[in-house]
Amino acid sequence: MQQETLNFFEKVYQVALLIPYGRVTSYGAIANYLGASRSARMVGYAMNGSVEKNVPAHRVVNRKGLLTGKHHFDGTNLMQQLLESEGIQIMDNQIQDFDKVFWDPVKEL
DNA sequence: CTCTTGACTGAGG
DNA sequence: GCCTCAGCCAAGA
Repeated sequence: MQQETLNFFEKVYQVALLIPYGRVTSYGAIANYLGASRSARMVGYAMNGSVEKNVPAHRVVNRKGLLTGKHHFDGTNLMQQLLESEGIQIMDNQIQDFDKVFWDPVKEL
C-alpha cells in the first residue's frame, strides 16, 4: 500500500491508522517502514495534525515507550488515559510491557 | 536560498 | 543505567 503519490506526512498517517487496538509503536519504527529511518523526528512532527486526521497518535511513542508527545494533546494526561482505556499499562508516562504491546509495521506488514 | 525548529535515535562518557 | 552530544531530515518563515 505504498503510494508514492502520498506525501511523507500522509504516509505517516496511513501507518499510524494501521496500528492495532491495544498496541503501540515508535516513531522510528514508522520512519523505518517509510524507508526514512533517519526521519523519525518528522514522524512526530507530522503528528501535529494527527487530531484532524483522526490518527491514533497516542499509540505512537518514542523508542523507550515514553509518552514524549503527551504535551501536544490537551496538555494533560489525556494521552495516557487513551492508552489505558485500550488495556495498555502506563506508569509515569512510560508504557509498561512495552516490548509486549509494541507493534512493528515492518514485521506486521 | 538560508536559518530555525522539533512528538527522535544512537553512540559515547 | 542515566546524561549529554551530534546527526538526520522535512517544513515553515
